[in-house]
Amino acid sequence: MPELPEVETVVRALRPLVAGRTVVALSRADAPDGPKYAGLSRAVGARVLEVARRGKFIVMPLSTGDLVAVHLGMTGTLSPTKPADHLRVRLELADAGGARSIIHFRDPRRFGRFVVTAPDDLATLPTLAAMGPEPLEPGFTAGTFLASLAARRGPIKPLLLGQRIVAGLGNIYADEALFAARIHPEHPADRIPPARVRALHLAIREVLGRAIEARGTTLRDYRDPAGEAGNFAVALQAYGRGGEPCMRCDAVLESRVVGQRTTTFCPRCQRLPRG
DNA sequence: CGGACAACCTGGTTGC
DNA sequence: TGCAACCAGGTTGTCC
Repeated sequence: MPELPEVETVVRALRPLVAGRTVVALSRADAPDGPKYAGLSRAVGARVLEVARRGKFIVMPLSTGDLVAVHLGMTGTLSPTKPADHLRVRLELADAGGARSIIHFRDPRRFGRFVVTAPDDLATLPTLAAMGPEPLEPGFTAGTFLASLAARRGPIKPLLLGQRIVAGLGNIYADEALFAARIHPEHPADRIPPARVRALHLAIREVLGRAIEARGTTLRDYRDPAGEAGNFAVALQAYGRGGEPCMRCDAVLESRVVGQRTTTFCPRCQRLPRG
């Protein structure tokens, strides 16, 4: 599933294909009208200033002041190659010389979004509007992370998935970061010792950084715009390994549902406080 | 406001 | 082999 490292990989591949070009057409294909594909016609005639990422959103500011926001959901892909099925949106571009190209948004499960909107009107994208700090940028410090967690009750993992405290984590990298920091996914956020919070702050950046270097994790569906799979699946130590031995201590990894998500952790390395 | 949780959607896997 | 049940899960919307 596309989380921060996968989206970052897509953005880097897309940038030279899209940035600086003019939108000739932007339209729905096999997709119903609705908020998931809102405002597409607003982009026609505009120049794409840049291709950026905010959390798991791909954000493309336009010369008109509007922005294109794309979320890949769980199965979305962007590619110059025309897909055989599930084509939802077609983005037609022209370069400075007038040469045309097309980016195709394919999304079998339709969890993705492709919208054009004014940057101060993100009512249809509340998660983007309230996005927390980018974990790989200087604004994400151990101090601000500690303060954010101290202000919240409840188990740590759903907070990591919420995008408000830190941007870009999904189920895979949340499990991996908690495993690396040796924190139980249900540990109350405001009761994690500061040294452990600092370990988690480091682990989040470390695992995301390594995953970007590996061009993301492909379990089944994820592909970059060239159709290439990511290489990080072999490096996963917790996610998807329930019932298998812990790579640190050999205990059997446990899977349970936390915050409606399947969660895997080591019951020996990642302990809850008493009570 | 935050937290809890159902809904969205399709393809792959599992179980009988 | 066929087919139904189940599962994956990021975000939004609804409810309290």
